[in-house]
Amino acid sequence: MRGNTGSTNARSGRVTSHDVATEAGVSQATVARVFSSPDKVAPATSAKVREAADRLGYVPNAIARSLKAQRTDIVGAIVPAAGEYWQHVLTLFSRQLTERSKQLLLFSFAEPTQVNDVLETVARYRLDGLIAASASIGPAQLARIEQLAMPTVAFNQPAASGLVPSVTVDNEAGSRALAAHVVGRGARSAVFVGGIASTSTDQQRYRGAVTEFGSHGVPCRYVEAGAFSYEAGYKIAQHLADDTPDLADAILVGSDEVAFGVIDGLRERDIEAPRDVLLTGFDGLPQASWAGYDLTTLEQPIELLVEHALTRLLDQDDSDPHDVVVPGTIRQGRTTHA
Amino acid sequence: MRGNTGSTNARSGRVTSHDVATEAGVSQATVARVFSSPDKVAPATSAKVREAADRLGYVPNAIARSLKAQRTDIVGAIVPAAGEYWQHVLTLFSRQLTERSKQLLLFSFAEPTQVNDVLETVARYRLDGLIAASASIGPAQLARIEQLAMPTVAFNQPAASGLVPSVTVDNEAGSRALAAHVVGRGARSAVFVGGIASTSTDQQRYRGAVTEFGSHGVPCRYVEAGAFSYEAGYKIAQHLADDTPDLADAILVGSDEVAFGVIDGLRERDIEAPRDVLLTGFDGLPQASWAGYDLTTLEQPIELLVEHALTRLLDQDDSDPHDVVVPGTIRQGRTTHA
DNA sequence: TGCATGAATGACTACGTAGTCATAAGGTCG
DNA sequence: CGACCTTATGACTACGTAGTCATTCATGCA
Repeated sequence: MRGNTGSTNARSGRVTSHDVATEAGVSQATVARVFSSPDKVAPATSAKVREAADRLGYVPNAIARSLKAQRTDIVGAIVPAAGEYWQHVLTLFSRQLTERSKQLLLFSFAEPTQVNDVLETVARYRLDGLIAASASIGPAQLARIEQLAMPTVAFNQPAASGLVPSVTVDNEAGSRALAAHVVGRGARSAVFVGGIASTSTDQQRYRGAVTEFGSHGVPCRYVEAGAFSYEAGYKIAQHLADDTPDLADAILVGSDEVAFGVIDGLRERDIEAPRDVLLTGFDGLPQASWAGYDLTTLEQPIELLVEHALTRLLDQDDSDPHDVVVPGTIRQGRTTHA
Repeated sequence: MRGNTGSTNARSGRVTSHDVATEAGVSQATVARVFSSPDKVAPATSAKVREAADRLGYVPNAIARSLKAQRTDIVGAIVPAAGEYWQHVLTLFSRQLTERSKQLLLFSFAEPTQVNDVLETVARYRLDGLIAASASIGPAQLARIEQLAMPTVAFNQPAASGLVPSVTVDNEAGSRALAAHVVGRGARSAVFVGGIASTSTDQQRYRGAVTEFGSHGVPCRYVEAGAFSYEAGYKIAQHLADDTPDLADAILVGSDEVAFGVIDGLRERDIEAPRDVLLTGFDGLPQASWAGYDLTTLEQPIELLVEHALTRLLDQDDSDPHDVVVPGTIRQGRTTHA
C-alpha cells in the first residue's frame, strides 16, 4: 500500500465513483455497474476498476444508492425498549435479515405515548419494510402505518388483524393446551396472571384458558400483574400468596418473564411449584429451559414466526394469506411435573 | 380529510417537497426550510405550507436529506447476535439514541468470521457514528474501521485501546474487588471461570483476580467455559463438580450469564452457594437481582457507559480523553453471603 | 425623502448513484 | 463480404433535498 493518493481525497468516506472512474480510465457508469451488476461488465474492465477502487479506498455510498434505486435494503422494527421476549425476537430478526443482506433499523420506545412520534420518524426513512412488534400499537397507529404505504407486518400483535398483515402465534389455542395440561394433572381451580389487561395478547390468552377450563367445570379468575416484567410477577405473587390456603391449584401466567417473577415471589412465601401449585408460562424463552426454573410453557416457534414475517414483508406475494397464525407447542418442565 | 388529491399522487411515499410547493404556491426551497429550519420562514408561510403538506400527506425524505446534508442521523452498532449482556446494552443504546433523535442501525453477527463482511456493509452507509461492541473485533478489523474515517467508539472492548477511542468498565479493578470480597469471607483457594480465553475482557478480568488473590497468597487457576453463555457455564460446572471435595473455596465467574449456568450446574450436583462455595459473576445483569439467583457480581454502570460512548461519538470534542475507563460497584448477593 | 438594513423568499445547483438510451466494437451467418 | 446481432461502454439524467446566492420588499433612521 503506497502512500500515493494523487489528486483525490484519501479519506474513503469521500471517494466517489467518479474518482474511481478517472483513476481507472473508464466512465462513472461503468464503475457503478461493476458494483451493482457485475455481469454486465467485461472481466478485464471489472478487474481494472476494482483495483482502482482499492487503491483509492472507494466504498459505494448506500445512501445515494437508496435514493436513486428507491430501495433502502433496510427494514425497520418498532419494538418496546424493554422485555426479555422482545429482545429475543429482535435478535432473531436481526440475524435473519443479515442472511437476506438487509439491515435492521431499530425504533424502540419506552412509553406507549412515544409511538406516534416514532411513527413519524419511521415515515421519513423510505424503508423496504416495517415490523410492528408491540402490543402498544393501537388501531389509530395502525391506520397511520396504512397511510404510509410501507409494507408492514404486525408481529404477535393480534389486534392488527384486518388492518395490517400479521404473523402471530396461536395464543388462544396455546392457552387452551396449557389449561388442558394442568387439568390433566388434577387442577380443579385456576388463576390466570396477565401482564396488562388491555393488550390483545393478554385477552386472547386469557380467553383460551377460560374456555378450556370452563369446559371442564374449572373456575379461572383473572389477575393483572400490571406489566410484562419480572418485578410485576414477583409482586403479584405476594398477593396470590396472601390467598393461601385458598390458592388455586394452577397458575397460568401470561408470559415467561412474569412467570419467573411469580415463581421467585411464591418461593419467598415458601410456595413451590409443582409441590403446592401447578404453574405455567407462555412464550418459551431460552431461560425457561434454564435448570433454575425449568418452566412448563407454551413455546413459540419464534424462528418460524420471524421467517413468516420476513417472507410476507420482502417476498411480496399477494396470494399470501393476510393473517398468519402459527401454533406453538407445550414445553414440559418441572413446574407441572406432579 | 376530504378525498381531493388533485394531480399529485396520493401515496404519501411519493409526495415530494415540489408537490407541496405547488400546492402551497411557494417554492420548493421554502418547503424545505419549513421542515429543516422553521425559524427562517414567516409564520404565515409556514402554516400555509404545513397545511398543504398535511393535505397531500407529505413526509420529508430522510434518504435524500442524508445525501444532501452529508449526515444520516443514524448510528451503527456492531454487536454479537447472542448474549444477555449485549441485548441489554443494545436496549440502552437504542433508548439513549432515541432521546438524541438518532436512529440505531443494527449489525449483528453470529460468527466472528462475519465481522469483516459486516464492516464492508457498514462502510457503505455513511453513518454519523459507529459503536463497535464485541470482543470479536480484532486489531485488523479495528484498523479497517480506522480507514473508514467514521467516528467510532469501542464499547467494553479493551483491546481497542490506542486504536480506536474506547469506553470500558474497569475490568481489572472490578475483578480485584471481587477477589478481595471473597478473600474477606474466608476464601483460601479460587477458580476463575472465563468465557473465551482469547478475549481481552477475559484476560483483564482474570489478571485482576490473580493479582489480588496473589497478594493474599491465594492460588487461582483459570478454567475456560468455551463461550459466554448459560449452557457453557452449566457444562463447565459439571467438570468443576468432579473436583469435589477439592473444589476451590471461591469461584469467580467472568460473566453473569455464565455464572447463572454455573450455579444451576453445581446445584445439579448438590453444590450450593454460598453453603459449599463462594460464587461471583461479572456485569450486573438485571437477572442477577432476580431472587432465584441473587448473585454477587460486579455491577457495570451501563447507563453511564452508554452515555459516555454516545458523548464521545456525537459531541465531538478532541479534548476528551481517548480511552474512558469507568469503575463498577460490587452488588452483594446471597451467593457470597457466608 | 433617500438610502442602508434586514427579513423573506425564489432560482439554482450539488450530494453520489443507477438506469436509459445511444454508440462503438466484435462476431456470426448466408 | 455486407447486413445483422450481441456485447461493452459512455453520455446523460433523475432520485429529493438543503444550502448558496440573488432578489424583492418593507422598515428604520438620518
